[in-house]
Amino acid sequence: MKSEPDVYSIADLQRDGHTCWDGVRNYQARNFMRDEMRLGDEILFYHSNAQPMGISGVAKVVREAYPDHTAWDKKHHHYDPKASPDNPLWQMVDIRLERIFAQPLALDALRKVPELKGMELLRKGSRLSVQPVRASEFDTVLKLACKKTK
DNA sequence: GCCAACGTTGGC
DNA sequence: GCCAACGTTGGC
Repeated sequence: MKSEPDVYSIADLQRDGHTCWDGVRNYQARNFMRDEMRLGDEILFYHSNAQPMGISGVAKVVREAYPDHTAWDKKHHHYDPKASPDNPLWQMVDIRLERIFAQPLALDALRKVPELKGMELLRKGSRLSVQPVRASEFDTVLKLACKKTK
């Protein structure tokens, strides 16, 4: 899952403990949350438009997809006139912080890792804010995070 | 700030 | 259903 730290950072998640991932307004990203994310699934938390850009930690799904009520809140930044309580349109999951990496794994460093060659995050033009990660990629990322701490 | 790579919208 | 115009994302 991607987030701009100016908007919501992993430090914010640490402060809050858990949060609802509202504001996703892309169908593909919504579908991944709705159809693929299950209770207990682990999430890589990515900082975009940041210094440094990269994976900053791990979170966990603590509630499966349910309607994103901010979609029909006129005052909300992510308001969508097509959404309503009867037709929620957009969904969100709740996540909880698991750990923050001692050193974030920078995007340019990740690009140099052969095992991550096929990772969606590293694909040119990849813009999905919620995207799948292969188990092997997840393991590789965790190993890199471990190595960096030493 | 630039711009490539998207996704969405709406006229036809 | 096509596609041009437009808006957004996000690395650089």
